[in-house]
Amino acid sequence: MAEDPWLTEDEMATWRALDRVLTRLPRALEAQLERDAGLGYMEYYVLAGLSDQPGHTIRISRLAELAHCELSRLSHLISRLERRGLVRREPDPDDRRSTRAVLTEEGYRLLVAVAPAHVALVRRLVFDDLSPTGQRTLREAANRIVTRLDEAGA
Amino acid sequence: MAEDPWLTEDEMATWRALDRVLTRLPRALEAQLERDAGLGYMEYYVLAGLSDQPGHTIRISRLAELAHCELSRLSHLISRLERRGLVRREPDPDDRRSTRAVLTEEGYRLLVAVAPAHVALVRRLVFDDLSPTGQRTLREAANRIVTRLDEAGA
DNA sequence: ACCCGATACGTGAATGTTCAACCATCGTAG
DNA sequence: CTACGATGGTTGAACATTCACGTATCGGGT
Repeated sequence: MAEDPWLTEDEMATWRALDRVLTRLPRALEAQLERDAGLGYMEYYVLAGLSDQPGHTIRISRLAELAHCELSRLSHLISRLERRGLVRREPDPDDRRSTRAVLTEEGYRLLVAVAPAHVALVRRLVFDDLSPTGQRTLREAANRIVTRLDEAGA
Repeated sequence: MAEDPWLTEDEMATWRALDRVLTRLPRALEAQLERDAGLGYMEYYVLAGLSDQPGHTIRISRLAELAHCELSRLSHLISRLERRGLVRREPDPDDRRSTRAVLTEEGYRLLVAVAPAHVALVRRLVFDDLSPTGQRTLREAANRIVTRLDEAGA
């Protein structure tokens, strides 16, 4: 931390804009999911992640990696989804420490029902009026930040 | 919602990258603030917001607007900061419904102590290795998204 | 065969956030 | 001046997340 830490005027403006996106965009997306399906942001992406897996099944610890979510949180979250019948647990035959989460029919139907509106909102908030060049630059910037996060071990 | 809602391959990749930034960057910044000062992300920005005001004082409802934070949450949050002696409440002489939050000396000292490391982390995660052009494009994209959020009333 | 650290969860208490009331004050239309 | 809706803020219960710990299993080394 020896070097001058302060941001330039330009960087400050960029950071303020990015910070507002960071705090408000997830809130806006979550609000819609909550209204339409009673799902939180993380809950939606857990269901979506499950639906991408073969057999709509995945080991819980693997799911935690994909979602960058702690095991404990995921365990509570899956318990909630299980109470609502959207997911069920199943012992993993290959490793008896392990538990697999399986998307139920009902969970899949809910996901299919709510996904279009969610994607449409993402399109409206993020991609409408974003040029191909702008999009490519945004993706590169985001990927660079993710790389830094990985390096920092977050 | 009549139009085709799905994202193209490219948009999907961009969204995945942005989503990871959305979920992991605030977590990383908060983790550092928590370690160094026992402060959450929102608590830090509330203290920082206060230190920008003349007299280190601001009406609570005004602070809620700036932080895009609900009054109830802010009220609880300020109560916590008050218990730790970082902030105090003060009746507003101009409007007796209103309460003003004032940054204490101790709160200001904590903020000054923790800010450099926080800013340095922002610099490392976001700005190092981001070209001036890339930064400008990122800022424009972020501002466009904020505009959409405002339009959507979020 | 046995021990020991690592891995994969589950659980309960503590903490933080949201939601739905509530009260006091303000501005204003009648 | 008074009644009434709007504004500013607090509070407590419900819910979600984090933290610390407990349990069971696995994969070696010896």
